[in-house]
Amino acid sequence: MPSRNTETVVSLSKQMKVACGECSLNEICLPVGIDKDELHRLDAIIDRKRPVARGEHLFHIGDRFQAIYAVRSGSLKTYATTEDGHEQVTGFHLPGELVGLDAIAEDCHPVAAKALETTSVCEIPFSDLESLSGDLPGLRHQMMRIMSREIRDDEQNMVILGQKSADERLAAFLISLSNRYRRRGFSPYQYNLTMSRSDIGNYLGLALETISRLFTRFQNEGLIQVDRKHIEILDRERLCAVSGARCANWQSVHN
Amino acid sequence: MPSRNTETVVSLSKQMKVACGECSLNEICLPVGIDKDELHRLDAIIDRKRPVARGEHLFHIGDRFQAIYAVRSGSLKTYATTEDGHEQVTGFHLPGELVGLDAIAEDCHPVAAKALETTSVCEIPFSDLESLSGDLPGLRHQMMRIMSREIRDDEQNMVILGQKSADERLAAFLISLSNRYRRRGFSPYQYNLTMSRSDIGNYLGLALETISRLFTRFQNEGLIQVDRKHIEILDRERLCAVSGARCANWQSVHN
DNA sequence: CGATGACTTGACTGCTGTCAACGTGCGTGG
DNA sequence: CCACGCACGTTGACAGCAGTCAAGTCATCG
Repeated sequence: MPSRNTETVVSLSKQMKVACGECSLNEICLPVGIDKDELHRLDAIIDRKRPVARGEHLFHIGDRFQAIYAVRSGSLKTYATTEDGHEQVTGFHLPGELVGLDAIAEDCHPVAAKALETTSVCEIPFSDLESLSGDLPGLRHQMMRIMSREIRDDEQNMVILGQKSADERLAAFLISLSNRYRRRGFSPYQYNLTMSRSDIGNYLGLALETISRLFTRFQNEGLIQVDRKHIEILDRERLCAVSGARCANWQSVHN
Repeated sequence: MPSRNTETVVSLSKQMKVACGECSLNEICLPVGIDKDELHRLDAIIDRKRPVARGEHLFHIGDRFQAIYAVRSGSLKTYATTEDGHEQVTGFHLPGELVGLDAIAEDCHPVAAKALETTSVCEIPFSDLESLSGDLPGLRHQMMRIMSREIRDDEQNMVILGQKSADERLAAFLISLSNRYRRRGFSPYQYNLTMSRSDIGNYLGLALETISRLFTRFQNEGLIQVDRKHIEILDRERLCAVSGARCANWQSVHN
């Protein structure tokens, strides 16, 4: 059945080559604020790569910086390593988010990016992006906004790592994920964790055993329902209260 | 003596109005990578304000975002507050560094900036900066680099807060300051802390008592000499080793 | 000279890390 | 289909680092 094969290829290709204008993420991704009739210029420089399998790297620490990446589907973690080989997770990245922005300054990647599940990304060559941003004020502004938000979120993380207790950290993390999923049209009340307990603990500056214990305790307290990777938030109000943050109003980290 | 008065005013005014081309910081500040003959265009939008006294704010949390600021002399701290009123110091800022970059995304300041000593800054209205960066590719690139470096440094801070012990944190902090002073032409072996023990502890996620104890211990171990605000680094090698970072080669955080 | 704020030092407590054993689900291969 | 191995996750016991509380010292300034 040659026609069927061809169709499959076309369909895959179509799926992979969704232009920004048709992408469901264009309300939260790079194209925000760019005129419809100029969007094709951004499209033209973007390379839609084949999906990255779970466990594979998008780039490694020290890799030459050439492009930033927008997550299209799936999820990634970025992590740095200390000289004694330890790993520090610096972030988890959901569809619509950009990775690699920390590499611009030194022209090489200070962190690695690893797929937590099958993940597809848009590759945006930085030199092209930079020259294009000379022509498109909207693109310039959006780049600034995205980088600024990243700085703000990192400051927020400093607050969490600097003075929150273990409970507060995990609660804040769960609420933050909830908000980010909601922003993408998914339920804010239940989602699947794509990262391991160990990754969460590492990210939050806690031992993985602590994460495990807290999941159990939060469940006993009726805050959440945990089943392996699946999280259901039963009492969002109270979970917010535990996190010690002003997030009851749906506005929060990573909104 | 009217003439003397006038002279004083002129001299102060001259001091305050140093153009970027004559500023000793132009190798590390915003003008990096901008053509000499285009620098006047940047100069034109910059407002050199009167100095901010110790303890005064440059901006408060929630203030409308209108400009970013470059520190010309003195130093600042930026801090966020949690809803229970606690303060989290998010950074210390030395001459040549930009503050306010985290406010672009939401159009309001998520942190406050307070002078640690008498401090003068250059105010750079953001809308002007943004439109000017449409004309000057060099300015665009430098803005990206500066924001990228801020993101990278914040990631580095996550590593410190996430998995370093108290000793390692303080050692890394002292080395980082040393590197930053060196970059500005000051001695990397001795400098004055412009912030309190409490600020340092808060920034590093430690109690101020812990900072105090560590200063004493580092001194007993012959790593540093402390006299009130004055720090002398006696054994840089070993201090680096304590920090657990690859910083013996003078390259490091905040280079 | 006293008041004030910043810093130091000590005693004690407790949160969270570490170590260790055990349980559970999933994929692989027989 | 089942057995096995392995990675991941859970739970318990214990210990240590750093926080908290409290008292005391020191410098600076009015």
